[in-house]
Amino acid sequence: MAEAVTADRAARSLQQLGYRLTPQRIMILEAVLESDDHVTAEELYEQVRVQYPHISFSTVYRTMELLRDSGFVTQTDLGGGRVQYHPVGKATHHHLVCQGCGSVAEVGEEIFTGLQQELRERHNFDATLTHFAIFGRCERCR
Amino acid sequence: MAEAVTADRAARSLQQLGYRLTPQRIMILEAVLESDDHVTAEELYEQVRVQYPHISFSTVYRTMELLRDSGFVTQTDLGGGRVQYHPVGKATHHHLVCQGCGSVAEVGEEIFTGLQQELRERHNFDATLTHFAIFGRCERCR
DNA sequence: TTCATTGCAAATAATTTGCAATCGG
DNA sequence: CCGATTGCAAATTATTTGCAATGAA
Repeated sequence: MAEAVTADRAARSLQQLGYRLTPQRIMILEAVLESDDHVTAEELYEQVRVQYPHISFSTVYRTMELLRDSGFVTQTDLGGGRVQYHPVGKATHHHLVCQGCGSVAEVGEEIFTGLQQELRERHNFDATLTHFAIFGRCERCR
Repeated sequence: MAEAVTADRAARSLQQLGYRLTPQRIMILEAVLESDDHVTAEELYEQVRVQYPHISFSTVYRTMELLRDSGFVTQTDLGGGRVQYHPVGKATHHHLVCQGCGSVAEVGEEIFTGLQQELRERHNFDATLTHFAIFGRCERCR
């Protein structure tokens, strides 16, 4: 029950960091935290626009930059021209993208535990392996 | 000595695939195969422009698409708004990008062997794990 | 000759930025 | 009140595309 960040808590933190709590920021914050998975700027824009049609893309982008720098979301660019935002503290999973048929399968984060351990032990590197896309060929396409 | 693809061999293969061998394609092909590592469209453009100032960006992009589809290069988008091209058959390595100090360390591909095997055995997925960037924190920044 | 390929210029598409108006603290 | 934040419109940047001219086979 105290695992993931709530919108309230995040909002308070932002305020303590010296940022102003505008309605736009709160709505964007709620939208991104509600998403169990990744969202794009466009999805956030559309979602917030339902309650607040006046919202602008610049505000979405600027707010996500702020949330990223404050550590509430991570930002991933897996190609395809759109950046993905992803709330921290939520269950992580990864994508297996087939370069043959384009299918996308999901796998849990335990896939990386071996790699992570090896990086830590042999390279003294503490890897943040959240939300990756792995390219290759699926069963059918091999 | 028969490990990496040479420009001549690749050119011949392209021809056999039914593509025309234009000087532009040959120059771009040589440029990308000469690079031990990744190159961007811009880098290829600049490099070819030295011998052939008339080259256009469209040709670079279209040629790289062709080389990618023919299997001579892989295309990776690690964010930052520029796609990276990378000749196949060259030694692969990966980057450990520290989110604290921005330092970049290199690690060999053997890092992924465990993961690759697991993906193959448990998920029937044949992963192409070439040229990755891994984010996290380096020794000093932890 | 003939059609694939090129170069140019214009089109896309995501993201960023300048600036005047607005509103949270 | 005052400066941080917003919305708009214009700018930026990488990449793509239409089309007429060109050149490889």
